[in-house]
Amino acid sequence: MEALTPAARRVLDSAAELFYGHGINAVGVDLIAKHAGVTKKTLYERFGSKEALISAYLRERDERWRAWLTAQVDAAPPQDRILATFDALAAWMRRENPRGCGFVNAAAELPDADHPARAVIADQKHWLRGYLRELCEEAGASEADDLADELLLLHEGATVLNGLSALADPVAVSRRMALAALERAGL
Amino acid sequence: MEALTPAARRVLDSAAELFYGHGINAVGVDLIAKHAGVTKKTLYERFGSKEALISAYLRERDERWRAWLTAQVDAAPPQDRILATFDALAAWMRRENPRGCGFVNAAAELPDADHPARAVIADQKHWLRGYLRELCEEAGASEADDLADELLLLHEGATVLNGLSALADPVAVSRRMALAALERAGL
DNA sequence: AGAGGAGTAAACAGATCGGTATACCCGACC
DNA sequence: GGTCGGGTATACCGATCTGTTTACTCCTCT
Repeated sequence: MEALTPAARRVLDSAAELFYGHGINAVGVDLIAKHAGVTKKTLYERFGSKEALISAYLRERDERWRAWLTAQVDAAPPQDRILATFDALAAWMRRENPRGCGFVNAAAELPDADHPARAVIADQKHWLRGYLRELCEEAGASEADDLADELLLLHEGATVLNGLSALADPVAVSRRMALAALERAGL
Repeated sequence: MEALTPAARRVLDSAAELFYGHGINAVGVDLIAKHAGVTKKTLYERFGSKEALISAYLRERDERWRAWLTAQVDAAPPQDRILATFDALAAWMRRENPRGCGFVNAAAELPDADHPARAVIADQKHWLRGYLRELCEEAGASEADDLADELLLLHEGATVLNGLSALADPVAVSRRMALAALERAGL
């Protein structure tokens, strides 16, 4: 991660807060610049375009999530690592996800498959699936691929429902289904 | 459903196609009017505001989904009705959901909790959960509430992943997990 | 002492936003 | 044979959109 200038740092923080909180298309660069205490000139010098700023926002959100998830999993006892991903998700959502998955929300606003941010979104989901697969293999699952698919679906379901207040505690539901899936897989 | 004038019908159809395909905030009323072969005056006379048009779009999408789901479930043999909801979802998504759940996407773009369309979105999720709960009760589940939570989460997970092409066949994954959940509930 | 990077302030461009206004047309009903 | 609902066409409103430009200041590193 190439170090950002102080102004660029504030721009990216403001973009993250505003994009996630109000939606990408609902937030203009004028507002971001004003919120960051920066002129548009500085914003464009540092990031080049709104498109690139969106990508940077998603990339950094992904980095934060990965760091949080792996740290929580690493801190869990070996036999609990898979379930620990759901505890990590619950804690993350309490702090950072009142409006659902930032990547799913971004995808909803960026229908163009060629938009550079779409690659960041796809990356996020593929990384998570790969990570879950690794954890399944380490746990000795015989069908790690299938189990990883199931765990990913539980993660996504819980994340999206968390933003819709349709269920009281979606992560608890997904965690208990994950436990059942692990038992079914003989773990 | 109060009958729409022909022009209003075209407006609503155009709005549905454009809102779902490109995102709500990315589509202006000028574009909708042009796509429908209608002037903005007509659009505003029939719907009053973009806000109301968004609500009407979501309401009709919800109606179509409910009609489709209940018809498919009714056509299934009694012991297969719960799993039939996943088959109905699979068929629906093949035709109508290449970009994920229209309601989740709309929620991503409408952060304001007071927006009238938010009530339509909440309605859609609550109705589905209630419907799944009914099916669970009819099937004789002892813990219909918990089972309905799990099935709803599987539905949402499959729907959102379907729009992200992170898994090859998310509905198949959720259907197989639903089957496991039913077995675990003794059904 | 001087150069260059990082920043501010403010105006501008062309397009589009949601929404309104004026003026006209046509076919069905009474 | 008018009246009126539903519709068309076109122009306009102020605001906001992404992005650019010009002119200037401050700080740090050599």
